[in-house]
Amino acid sequence: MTLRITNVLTRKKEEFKPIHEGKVNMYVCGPTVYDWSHIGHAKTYVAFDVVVRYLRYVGYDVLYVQNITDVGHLVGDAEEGEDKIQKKARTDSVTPMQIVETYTKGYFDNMDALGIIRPDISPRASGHIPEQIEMIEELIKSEHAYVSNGSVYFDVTSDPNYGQLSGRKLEEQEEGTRFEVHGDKQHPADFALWKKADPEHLLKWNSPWSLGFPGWHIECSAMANKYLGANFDIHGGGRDNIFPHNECEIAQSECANGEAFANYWMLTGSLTLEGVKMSKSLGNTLTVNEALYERNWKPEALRMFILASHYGSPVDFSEEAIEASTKGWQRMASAVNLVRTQLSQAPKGEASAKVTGLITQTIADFEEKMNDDFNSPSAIAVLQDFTRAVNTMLNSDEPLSAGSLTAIEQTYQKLGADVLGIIPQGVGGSDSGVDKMDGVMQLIIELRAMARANKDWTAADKIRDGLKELEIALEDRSDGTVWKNQ
RNA sequence: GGCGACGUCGCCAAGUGGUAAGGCAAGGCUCUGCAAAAGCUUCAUCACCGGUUCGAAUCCGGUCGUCGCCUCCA
Repeated sequence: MTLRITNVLTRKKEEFKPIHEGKVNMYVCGPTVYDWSHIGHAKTYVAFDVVVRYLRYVGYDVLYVQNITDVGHLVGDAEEGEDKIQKKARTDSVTPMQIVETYTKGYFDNMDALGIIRPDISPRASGHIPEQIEMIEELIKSEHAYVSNGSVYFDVTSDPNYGQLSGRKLEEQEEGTRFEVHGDKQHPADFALWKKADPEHLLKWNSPWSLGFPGWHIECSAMANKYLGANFDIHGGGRDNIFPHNECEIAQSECANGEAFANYWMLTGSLTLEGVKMSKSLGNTLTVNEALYERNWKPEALRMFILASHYGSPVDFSEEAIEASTKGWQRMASAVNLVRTQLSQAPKGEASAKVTGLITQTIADFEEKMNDDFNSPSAIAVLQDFTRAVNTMLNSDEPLSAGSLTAIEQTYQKLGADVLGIIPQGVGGSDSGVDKMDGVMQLIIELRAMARANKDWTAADKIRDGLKELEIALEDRSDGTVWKNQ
């Protein structure tokens, strides 16, 4: 069973063959930290989180690099316009580096909250100015770039492969109405490697050409090269950056390094909000903070929603869709909760053949789906089927042995928690203070059981209703009462 | 105008040649002090038209529609 990946570079689904046996070097374009992360970021980074988790699950040693863009880039590619970070700094009456610091922290906090495992290296663009300058010098020396008025531009006509990723041919682009030759450029499609700074520009560095700042694309080329080498396995990012950013990255890297850049390109589909892509100008952004702390959607449910579509497909975010995902997630999470609760009083014994068989089949199906270009929607469907079977056994008359319950719990842990990150730890469906909380709950459940034994329904219902207001649900089963966070 | 995706049940969404996964919603049933949860069960021929094929949601051509990118954006 081999892993297959849809390679945007070749437009084909290909068998994945790493450059070095057992090792995967991977780069994913990170965020520009000038504002709060929104759920579009969440979609992309949850998707790649699962890619990395699965690669590790099947045994690869993954080195995952994701940049932080903290160098001001112009709002437009043209000469005019203000850099986004500087603009935000001005609006908020703080310095650019404060903006960068605030939103870098915010980004990591948000991604942590979503259960995303941090990249192994999160290089900052501002910390790699020398590397970028070095690469630009190499491009000038090899005549792929030219200096013009203190700025440096990449000469797209010097790269016959320019357009290989996005499928945009230079000749066709020239006919486009929105393409104009600009100021210092020799060709309209040439892009900046280094820009000379205006006097009022705050984020600027010394270079051989001017006091200025690097172009938008060069940081990824320079940092990927530094940490992963010229040629590496996987490059990921959002589909919306395929042109010009990714295209330019390839051009710069391959011309500077003299060898192929990334072997596999994986691009995620964009997330839209009520059918429209989120953008500041339309005011239809939904931040991760709002989703998590104002709407109170569970991180696992958000991940479930994101993973319910294939990573390469666009996704439309709606209230209805997230509610549906949450319900679906709850059924699975409740089953895990019940398994963990029953584990404490389960009869001793090995896992039954029925359970072992079910688990073997589930794991095989799950891996088959994930091996097919990380098909998380189908993998989730496998877990849903597993959950139905588990619930049936949990509700049957013969209690499951400790061995069976442990095996089931471990399966959820391996597939649902380790790979997909949608199964919470501990009893009760919460991650923190679970032991003490469970002790308290057991006591309350016991007291209520006494009330029920006396047919004191008033007391029993008061306990249940009161807990419900605290968002704790009690479920009376024939074999006892189970609690869980809602 | 160019480049690229896509159009599958009320909603979300898998499926890329062999006769339609899964989730949500809805109806029926079981269990139950009540409730909740869970289980069982019912529910689509794949935008439209034409073609290739023994056979197509899946391939080809056309039509209509939606979205992304071509200026910063995951």
